[in-house]
Amino acid sequence: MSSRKPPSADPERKRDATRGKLLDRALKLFQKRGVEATTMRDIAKAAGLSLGAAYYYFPSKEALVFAYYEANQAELEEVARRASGTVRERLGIVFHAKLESIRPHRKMLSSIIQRLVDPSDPVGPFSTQTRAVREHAIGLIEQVLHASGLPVAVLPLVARALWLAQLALLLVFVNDDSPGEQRTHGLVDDLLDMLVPMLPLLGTPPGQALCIKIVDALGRAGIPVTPASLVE
Amino acid sequence: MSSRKPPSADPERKRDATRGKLLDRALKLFQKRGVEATTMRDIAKAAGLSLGAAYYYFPSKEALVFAYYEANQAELEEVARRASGTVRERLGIVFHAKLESIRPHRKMLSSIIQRLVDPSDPVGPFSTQTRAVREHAIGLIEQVLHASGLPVAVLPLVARALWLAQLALLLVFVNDDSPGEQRTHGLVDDLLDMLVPMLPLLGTPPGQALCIKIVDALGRAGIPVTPASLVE
DNA sequence: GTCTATATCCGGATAGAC
DNA sequence: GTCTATCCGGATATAGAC
Repeated sequence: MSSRKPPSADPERKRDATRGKLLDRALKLFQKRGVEATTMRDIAKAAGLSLGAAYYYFPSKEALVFAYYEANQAELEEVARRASGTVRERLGIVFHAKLESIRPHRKMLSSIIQRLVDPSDPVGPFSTQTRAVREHAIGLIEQVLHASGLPVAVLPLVARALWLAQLALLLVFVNDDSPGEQRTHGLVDDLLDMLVPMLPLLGTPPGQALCIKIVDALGRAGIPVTPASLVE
Repeated sequence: MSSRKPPSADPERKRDATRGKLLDRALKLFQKRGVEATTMRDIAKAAGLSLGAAYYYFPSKEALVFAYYEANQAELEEVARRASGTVRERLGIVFHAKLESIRPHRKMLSSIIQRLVDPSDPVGPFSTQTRAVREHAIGLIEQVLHASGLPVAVLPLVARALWLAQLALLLVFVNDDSPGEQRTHGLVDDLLDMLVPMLPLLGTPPGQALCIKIVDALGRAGIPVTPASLVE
């Protein structure tokens, strides 16, 4: 046990530092010029690395974008976990926080959203590589809804519906040129004010029956609405 | 008036023929190998042209995709115009026909449908470049709904909502591997059987009030729900 | 294991000659 | 209108420094 294992700490930190620097510079460039216009050569140069070294850490430009998404989702969950209040309030916090977390990177968001929905993946209508991140996002919403008193059977469907709504809101957000993106934030509140009061309707017998019909139809179409909140 | 204007007919036909051949070969290749994997060099060679000549007719690969959209939409409108029956039946005809019209090109569409959610992607359904085609498609649905007896004020909103539903159905369709894509066709009927009976609710005072609230909220968010059926 | 440097391939897009 | 030549950038591969 002379010098074999102990020195492992330092190189590992350096590795992470280099990786982090690369990601940081890439995001700055993405932000300034857009993803498309930023070249891997630019990124490598900005981080003081060679092109080959950059590819050593990130196998593609998209990998850099994807790394950002994971970091962003982690950051969001931190915020959301601390949310408290009514269901309406907590949903508001989650939705607004999502928008705010991506605000500095609106320009590159389109490339990120694009990778969320990749049906060309052999495994299913949605890609496996982004499945974890997506399920996390859905799980976050489902978790908040647990306090709504809705029957457990309808929660997965409602959570997925709200996630889709959030996706739509992101689309609006990246195209929002109003100051502070207030238009989209306003839309979030308008939407929640409309939807949340209607949620109890889904708890009634006819509401539940409707949900079951929808889940059945989706199931027959090959889109399972899993009770999957295996997150956290 | 010796030989200036008259001979214009022949060159023009040749131009169209070359253009058509290029588009035809491009679609065949898109279908066989996907859009991404098909190169402009492949397309040019398949049409017996040089790369530069291909770019003379179509300024980009995307332009070829646009041309397909337009041809497809035109074909669909022809079918839809002849539809008759109840609102439910006519919507069914339009939706099923849409699916059938893209059936031969499912592979091609699945290769680009991942760009669906990207508002900045010129090929996507939300871009300004595809606006004309999009408004036509929405107008088609709105036209059918006119026979529903719904107040005119809510029609544009409902038509747009149904168009979004149709978009989702396309997503399911291109990934449908059931024989004859029966799963998706079944989903179309399930969906319409659920939604159409609910439409009269939107004609009631509270239903109209809800619609107006939604349209207002969207308007404030910069998404005008125009009464736009300025098509036909 | 980390990184540089460089050469190469590929494909979208363009310029300019004919 | 058509071609050839070329640019540009993403991606890969490799040889070798440390």
